[in-house]
Amino acid sequence: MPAAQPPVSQPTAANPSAAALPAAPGAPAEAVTVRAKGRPRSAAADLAILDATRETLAELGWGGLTMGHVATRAKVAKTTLYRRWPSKNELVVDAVASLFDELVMPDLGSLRADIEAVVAQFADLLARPETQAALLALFAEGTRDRQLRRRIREAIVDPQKRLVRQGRAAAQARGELAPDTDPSAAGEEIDIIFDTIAGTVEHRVLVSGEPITPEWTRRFTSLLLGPFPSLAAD
Amino acid sequence: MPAAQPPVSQPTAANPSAAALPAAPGAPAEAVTVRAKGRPRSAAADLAILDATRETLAELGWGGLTMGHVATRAKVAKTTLYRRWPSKNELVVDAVASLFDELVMPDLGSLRADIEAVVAQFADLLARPETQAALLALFAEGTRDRQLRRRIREAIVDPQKRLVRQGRAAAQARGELAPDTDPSAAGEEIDIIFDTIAGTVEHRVLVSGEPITPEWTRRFTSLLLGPFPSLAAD
DNA sequence: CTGCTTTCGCTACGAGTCGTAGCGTAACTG
DNA sequence: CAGTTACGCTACGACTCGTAGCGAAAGCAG
Repeated sequence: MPAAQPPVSQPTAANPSAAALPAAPGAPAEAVTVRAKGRPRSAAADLAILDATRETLAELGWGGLTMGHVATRAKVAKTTLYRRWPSKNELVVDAVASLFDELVMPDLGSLRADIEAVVAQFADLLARPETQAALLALFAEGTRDRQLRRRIREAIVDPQKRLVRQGRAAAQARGELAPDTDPSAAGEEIDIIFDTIAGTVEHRVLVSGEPITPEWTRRFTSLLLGPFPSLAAD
Repeated sequence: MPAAQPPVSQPTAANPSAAALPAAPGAPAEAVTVRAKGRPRSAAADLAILDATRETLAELGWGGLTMGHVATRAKVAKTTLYRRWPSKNELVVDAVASLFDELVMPDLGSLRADIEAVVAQFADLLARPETQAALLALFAEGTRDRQLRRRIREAIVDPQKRLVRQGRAAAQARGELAPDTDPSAAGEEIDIIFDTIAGTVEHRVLVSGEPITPEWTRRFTSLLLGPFPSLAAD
């Protein structure tokens, strides 16, 4: 939840979750959008703030990102930021989440090709300075703040599991993978594959600091799909 | 390099890089050790500072770790900290690096058993609050600071690649893996396996926030060793 | 148009941290 | 002993944080 401490939370570009969560003290009931009574929040300000956040992230990194800086850059008062986001962490989650929406499952006709394509997309995303500056810092904050970790998962991580689901479904439709029998086992399998792909690519790029080449992608995909390299006979 | 801006760097518990591992302040050893002339640095202070760092990390997390706090806890002046470590980042690298030394390659008689054992050890290490608070935060800082990333790699990440090398060598001795032919290909294979294991376990524990169970470890190891789950025939 | 409500920009503030400087004292060497 | 270096302590300017208070602006209901 980006903000929602002031009297009445108004849904804006940054407050899509307002509907999902009550949060409005004066609001009558669950149902429809809370009818705004006073001056509505500027949607343009939301966009300007999120843009300014991404730009500052790219230029100065996580450490150089201050609320005052973002406010100045977005041509907005610092108090306006705090009216919408309780802290830097929540602001950056919203600013970065949209970047991950560009990932798509291409369905190229084979499981191997699909995996390699998604890995390449993810690698490109992780090569961007905004993403680099924000992602690990958010994850780090999330290890202490459970609420934040939940928000990160909901806004950034979990939505990408659809890629694994779609890829698996496509491979099953092609006959490359056996159809699911136990749904809970399928869920665990999706989790483990997701953690493996996301974790490995992140570690390669952000920790080891090595680039993701087509050759590396090919090797990694082989490790996933096939047996261990040079296993047993050879 | 932990410190070394003052006139002469004296090797202490926190300054092993001064020359391989002299460690003993009064021991001239073989090489070129700089002969200390004035009052030697207190090795006890180093230990107290590193202990205080780990304790504060465990209690207050990365955000709650301030130089003043550590100094107070270690019963040391704040200036003493800055005389040895230029910033929080370098201090934490040294404080955390030793925790990773406890990881060992057991050689249990099969590649699968060895992998599972190492994964379990790594999972235990990541479950500790000091490690959780520090690791991702350091990685995040490392994405902006190349020097720091290098230090993290040298002190924390790379030393653990020995586990992969030892495990591979043991498996080759057993005949489970084919012997190396191209040494550079072997190096890349070690890198990719390391990134995969470390990245996946980190993502599972620190991002997804799910525990590492024996069942999960078994599944993950199967994913590495065998073909994709429910691949092709079944 | 007129009030009502809420947001907006602005300024100011106390609290906390950072990293450094200066000083007198302690410890060790030759 | 003198020389050298580390130590503890205090103080400091610069910065960021998050909040409070104010008058003005922007929609909405009558």
